[in-house]
Amino acid sequence: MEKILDALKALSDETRLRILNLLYEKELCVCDIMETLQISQAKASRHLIYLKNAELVKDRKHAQWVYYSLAIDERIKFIDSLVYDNLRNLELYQNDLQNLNDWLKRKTMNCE
Amino acid sequence: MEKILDALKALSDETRLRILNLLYEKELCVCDIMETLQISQAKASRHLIYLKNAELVKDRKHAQWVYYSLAIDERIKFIDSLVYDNLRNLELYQNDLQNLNDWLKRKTMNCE
DNA sequence: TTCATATATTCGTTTAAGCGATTATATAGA
DNA sequence: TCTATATAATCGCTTAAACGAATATATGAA
Repeated sequence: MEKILDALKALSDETRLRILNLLYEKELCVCDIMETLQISQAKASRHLIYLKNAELVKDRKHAQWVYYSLAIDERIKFIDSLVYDNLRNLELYQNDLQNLNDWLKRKTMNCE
Repeated sequence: MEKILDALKALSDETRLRILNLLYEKELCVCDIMETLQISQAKASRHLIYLKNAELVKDRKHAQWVYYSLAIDERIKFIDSLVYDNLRNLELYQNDLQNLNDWLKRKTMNCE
């Protein structure tokens, strides 16, 4: 019911902010996130579920993978500002995006 | 150092959101806040100090009162959107503003 | 100096949430 | 069917933070 409060609680953890920053780029599976952020599988999964419960992200199963993507609606548009105007000015989040691209490139190469 | 994370942690509590909503109207002393929100003095003080440590508000002593006001800088502008576009659409926060005005009116009357 | 008021701090308790390590489940492919 | 991979869930532990109640501090006024 107190949707905004749930959203704000979900935003009050650095790992979840880093995950959201990645999902602002594109839909990703759990393993993309653990590889990019270099965190454990359990940690990635736990935080993604927390974000899902807060209705900030949604998931979609395909084969053995679970893909997560943003589920940000009108009511929480301030998160756009948080990500674009604040987080992405910080080195940590910039590096995460770089690492994401590197990882996705490596991943694609292995499939050719 | 991780200023944004501190700000977000400060925003992840309903009482502090209600206090911020009031401070978006004007500078207030602790007793204005406890009267308006009908919370204990200790609770009001504690949460104001939390907001101050997160650098979202600043304080100013005058006689026996401590006045708190916003200290929102450019970097955390997304909070403006949170308050104006989100919180203030919710009945709870609208009622708080009404109660604030009622309280300030009563307070002024007693001084005439 | 004494008292009342405003605010902050401390204490003890409770709850939420983070973590690593481990285990369970589901799916794909051999 | 058997095995490997991807993901989720559980366990035990630790820490942060919320609360009410009580106490301490500071200021102004009598």
